[in-house]
Amino acid sequence: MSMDAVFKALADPVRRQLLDRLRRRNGQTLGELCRGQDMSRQAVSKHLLLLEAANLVATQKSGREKRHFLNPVPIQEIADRWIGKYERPRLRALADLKRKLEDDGNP
Amino acid sequence: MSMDAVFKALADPVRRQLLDRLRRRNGQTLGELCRGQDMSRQAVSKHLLLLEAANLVATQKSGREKRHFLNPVPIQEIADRWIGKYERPRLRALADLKRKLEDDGNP
DNA sequence: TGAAAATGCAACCATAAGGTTGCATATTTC
DNA sequence: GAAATATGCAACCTTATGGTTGCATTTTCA
Repeated sequence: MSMDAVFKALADPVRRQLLDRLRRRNGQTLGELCRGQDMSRQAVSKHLLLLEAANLVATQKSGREKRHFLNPVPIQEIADRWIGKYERPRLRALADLKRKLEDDGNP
Repeated sequence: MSMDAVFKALADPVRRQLLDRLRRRNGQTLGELCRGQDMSRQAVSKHLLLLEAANLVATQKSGREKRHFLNPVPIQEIADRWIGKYERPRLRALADLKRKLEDDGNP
């Protein structure tokens, strides 16, 4: 699984908002997700395709509609595998940072 | 604080790698961070400037050198404020997803 | 059946992003 | 003081990204 695709997908505020909307109500169609979004349907559709490619959204066609379902697993994996790495050095890095910034006054 | 700048900064694999290297050894200079990076010094410098703008890296000039220090706080805040939101709907979304995918066999 | 609705496809455009190069500016060091 | 080192600045280039538009396709429903 491509972690990079997930990070790239999360980089855009429109896509993060789409995930938020799916989090609030799962299974929305493209049309529904377009409402309130100040851009063309095609633009929204492209964003959703990127989210699909990153495996953050799964879709299912139902008749002429396409339903979108949130897949929170990749986000959780980022939290576990990547952000977790930064928990340990947090205190140490903060101490370093504080010391360096205090040294700014007397270089 | 601009959450968007942080997401954008994390979107590039080079920048994530730079953060990793600072996590392993904090306070490295630009020159050090350039070693092993297959691109020009200017390219690396630009990436570091972006990380600075996102407040993920703090710098301090020491003589003719520029030292870079990791600031893990924004990453932690993303974990807390943003990724946390996806923990709750995780089980529910997974159940939805499973059900939908199983329905795929008989549409 | 035929119009309306929901989506897909593809070309196109403007801007942003990532990278390079050349030169300028400090700071050591000999 | 002159050469070497470490970095900064700015112009430039290529490609990726985000967006639009027009038209095709599929499904629904009167």
